[in-house]
Amino acid sequence: MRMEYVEAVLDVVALIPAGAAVAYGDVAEILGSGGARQVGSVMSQHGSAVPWWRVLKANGDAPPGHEREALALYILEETPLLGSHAEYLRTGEGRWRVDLTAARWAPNDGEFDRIDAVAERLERSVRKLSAPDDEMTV
DNA sequence: ATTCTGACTTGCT
DNA sequence: AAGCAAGCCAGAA
Repeated sequence: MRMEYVEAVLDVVALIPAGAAVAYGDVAEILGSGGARQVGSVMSQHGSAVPWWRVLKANGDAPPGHEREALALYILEETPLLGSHAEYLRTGEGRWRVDLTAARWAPNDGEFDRIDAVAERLERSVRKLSAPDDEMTV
């Protein structure tokens, strides 16, 4: 994974406000580069310093392997939840997920500008590295 | 070039 | 609601 991509992903995630959340695929779409799996890979390897719990699966399931910790944070941030999260916290039983329909981050103007800046920076760094030897030529 | 592996998604039982 | 199959994108072997 290119460093610029990793940084772009982390920069975007850092912008997500408490109580809100987005899917892996949303981040990829915002950046206009890569896919959900790439974003997941970045979060897996470099996500510890940013609000990683605010990036999750498209159906609202928390990041695999961190359900417990993520749930505590969702409750703390009052992120909209569905299912038996209270029971899950007590007994470890029960299924739950983030109500992504209600929680999905809707960037305001200021946030949008910063997202845009990150996406543009990434886009430029990608172009810069593609000029010389181009495959597919011939 | 081919194959395998993922903090992924979507569509279909 | 829960599994499964396929599609998807990139890096690694």
